[in-house]
Amino acid sequence: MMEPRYDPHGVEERWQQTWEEEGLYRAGAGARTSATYVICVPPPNVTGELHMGHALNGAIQDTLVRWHRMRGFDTLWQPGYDHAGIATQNVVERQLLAEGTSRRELGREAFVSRTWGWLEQTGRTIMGQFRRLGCSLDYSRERFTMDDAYIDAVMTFFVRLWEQGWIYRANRIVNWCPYHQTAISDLEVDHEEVDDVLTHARYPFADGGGSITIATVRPATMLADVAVAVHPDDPRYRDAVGQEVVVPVAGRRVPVIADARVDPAFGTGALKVTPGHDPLDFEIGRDHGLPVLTVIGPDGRVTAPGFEGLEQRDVDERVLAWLKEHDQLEKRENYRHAVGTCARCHSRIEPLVSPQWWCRMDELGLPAIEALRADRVRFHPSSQHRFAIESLETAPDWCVSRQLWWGHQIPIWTCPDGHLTCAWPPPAACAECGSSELERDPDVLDTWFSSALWPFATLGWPQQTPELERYYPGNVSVTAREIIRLWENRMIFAGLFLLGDVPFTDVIITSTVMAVDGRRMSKSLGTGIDPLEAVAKHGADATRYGLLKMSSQQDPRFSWDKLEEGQKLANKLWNVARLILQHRGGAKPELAPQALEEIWILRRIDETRAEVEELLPRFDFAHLVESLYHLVFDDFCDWYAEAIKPRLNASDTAAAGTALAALERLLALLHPVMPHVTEEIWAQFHDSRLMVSPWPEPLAELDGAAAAEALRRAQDAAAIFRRSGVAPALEGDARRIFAAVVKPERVKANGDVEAERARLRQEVARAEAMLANERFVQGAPAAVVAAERDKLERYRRELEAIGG
RNA sequence: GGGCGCAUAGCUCAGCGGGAGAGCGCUCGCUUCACACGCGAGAGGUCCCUGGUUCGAUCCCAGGUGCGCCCACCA
Repeated sequence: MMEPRYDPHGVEERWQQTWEEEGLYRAGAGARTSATYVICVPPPNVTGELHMGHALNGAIQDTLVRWHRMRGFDTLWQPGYDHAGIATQNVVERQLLAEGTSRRELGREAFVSRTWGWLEQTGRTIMGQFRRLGCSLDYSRERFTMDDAYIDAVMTFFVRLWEQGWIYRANRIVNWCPYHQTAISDLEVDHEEVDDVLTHARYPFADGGGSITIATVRPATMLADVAVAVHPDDPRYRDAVGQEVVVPVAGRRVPVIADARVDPAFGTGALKVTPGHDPLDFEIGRDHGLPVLTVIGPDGRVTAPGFEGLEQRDVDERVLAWLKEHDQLEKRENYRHAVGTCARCHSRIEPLVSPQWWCRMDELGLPAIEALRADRVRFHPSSQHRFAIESLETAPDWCVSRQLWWGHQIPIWTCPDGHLTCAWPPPAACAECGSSELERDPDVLDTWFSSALWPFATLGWPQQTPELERYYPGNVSVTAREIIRLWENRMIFAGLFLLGDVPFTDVIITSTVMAVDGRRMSKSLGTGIDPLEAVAKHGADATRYGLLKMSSQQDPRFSWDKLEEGQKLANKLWNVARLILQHRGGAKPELAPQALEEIWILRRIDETRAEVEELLPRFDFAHLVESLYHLVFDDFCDWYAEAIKPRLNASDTAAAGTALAALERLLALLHPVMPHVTEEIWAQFHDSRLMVSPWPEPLAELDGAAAAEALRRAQDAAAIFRRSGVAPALEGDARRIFAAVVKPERVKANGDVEAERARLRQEVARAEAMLANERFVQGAPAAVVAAERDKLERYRRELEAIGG
């Protein structure tokens, strides 16, 4: 009935289907208490596919969820998708480009409709991939951030913020993506190193001779210069401050000003001030009351008179030619620096001044800062906790508007008189003058604005649903480092603002799984590994095991070895179960250990149970799987199974019954990590499902001292036998177990008695020397000294046993 | 530029004040009646460097070197 080699293929898919059909993935399945355990999956982009980060994330969450389900909690693991504003729009826009059209040609309504249509066909595939990992999400509760009910939540959030007076519109310099033609937040900007050229240009003084030399990588922006700034303490320019210089090409007279934000060490120490096209210059200009000139349009092309419609680099050339002609070009030098690019399309970011909607962060963030300081939410590892607090403390106001078409349109309407009405559902008339001619703001919200509501909008908020009552607040959020400020912090302050409570108590920041060579996993680099490929090779259980084993390191390299280790563990488990089940006869699982090795293994399993209960709340998954691995291989298979084999072969029903009981507990411990193989074995001798079986209770008092001593003697003897070829003299159970496990008559140890005696003599001498050292005996902790005495005794005894 | 972290066996990594460990790889021997995805035996290490604290340091502290990640408006 059971093959000698465990093949996860087919088995895993079968259980995934069975579990879901039997409703065991549903929230509350198997619950035996009213206590809840809730995790919301970080909603993947609706266009997304499973990558290694998702797989690790899923393995962690599922391990926690399955463990709590077995412990009787009412668990909810909430699945769903994010509409992912700019990311999704980007994909559809590229399709249109390939078809020779564009979203503008299509028009907004048709574009949005097309995006929906495309999603129906090809979107939302990733939950199917989570299924293949065995993730026990409640797939019947899938939510999407653009569901009608979810839209209500998003609009309500915005209106509440508006009512607080925290939403305002301001004309500021923002990161502008010329490809998508929208503002994006600082957090959506990547920095990429590029080779550039730094141009040094002379700006002559308007009165009298001389000039100031500035340095720039963007000569075209000279057309929008409104000042030259120097550091107030810079002796080189003390006399220049207050004078005027003439901007090249433009011929404009602009002041030389002093500002401490200028770095005297960079370039020439003199900065051309271009408030319209540089964030720092914008601030300096604002503080000095300078005008904002704009010479670049939303499409990235130049708009300055005489240069309309030209590419910036063409204007750069013209400006350079002008400088050369007028002998104002001092030099050009190669310069490597980081420039901002759009995280989606990698276009170079254009800092542009544009009207955007902002959300004030000062008051909104405060309760979240307090909650984190009071550890009402804890980030793991703790270094990330400090980072989260700092991020909230220094959070600038949140630019919530985007000039996109795919997303949640902002609920603000304008009447012909320019009054603003912010309301949801859509108002019939202007709140101020009653006009019914309302025009809705065309902008949509930042995609993270809706993500911030995920832990409760998925439960029906703003409606007071039973689910919301029952499952909010939740417990854990599992996510990647780079998303702390974008998402985790925002869920926390949104939850506190709207529901008065934090959405979860713990945030696990997972490590980033790197490629085998240590580089980042990336599709474009070809370094990515598809988790489904790993599952196809080694199975979902092994993939989960391997990922958890890697999870402790900060940036682990993906390692196929660890997956193979997991696969071997599954196979080992399968085979030792086969051994026990083959000899079970009519035995039923019965927890009535008699032989010392039975008491010993049950205690070892129970020790590991306690260890699991200590490690999982600390989210230490790597040590968890390591501990399980050694329990199975070293203790259960190498010692216990070998020790009872003679009795199993003799059809000893009591031995078989105890073995079944021990196997049950072992399977339960492994189930959260390796659900499929454990469920498959469980089904060989149960009608129930392991998945919803109770987590093992601590074992009642078993006098394990004699068992532990016998096993230790047998194990020590085995080590000596392997090294020396001489089996030390043993008595009673220790002797029996040693004989069953080590089989001296069969194993030809190629050891060397003399070498082993020498080794033991050396150990004895070392221990004796330490115990003779008064400073050690007095200075070291008593337990350490006692341990040393024990060792000395043991080495002496072992030495004697092999005739030393 | 700021923050966080890492340097231990050929590889990937545990350990972190008192005997240097695991998995894989390698060598040798076993198709032994659960498992060759196995069993047994072995080789392989100035625990990055320099100081300090300590009876004792791979482990704690300081400095150095080399990496990695996150964040950041040096034109």
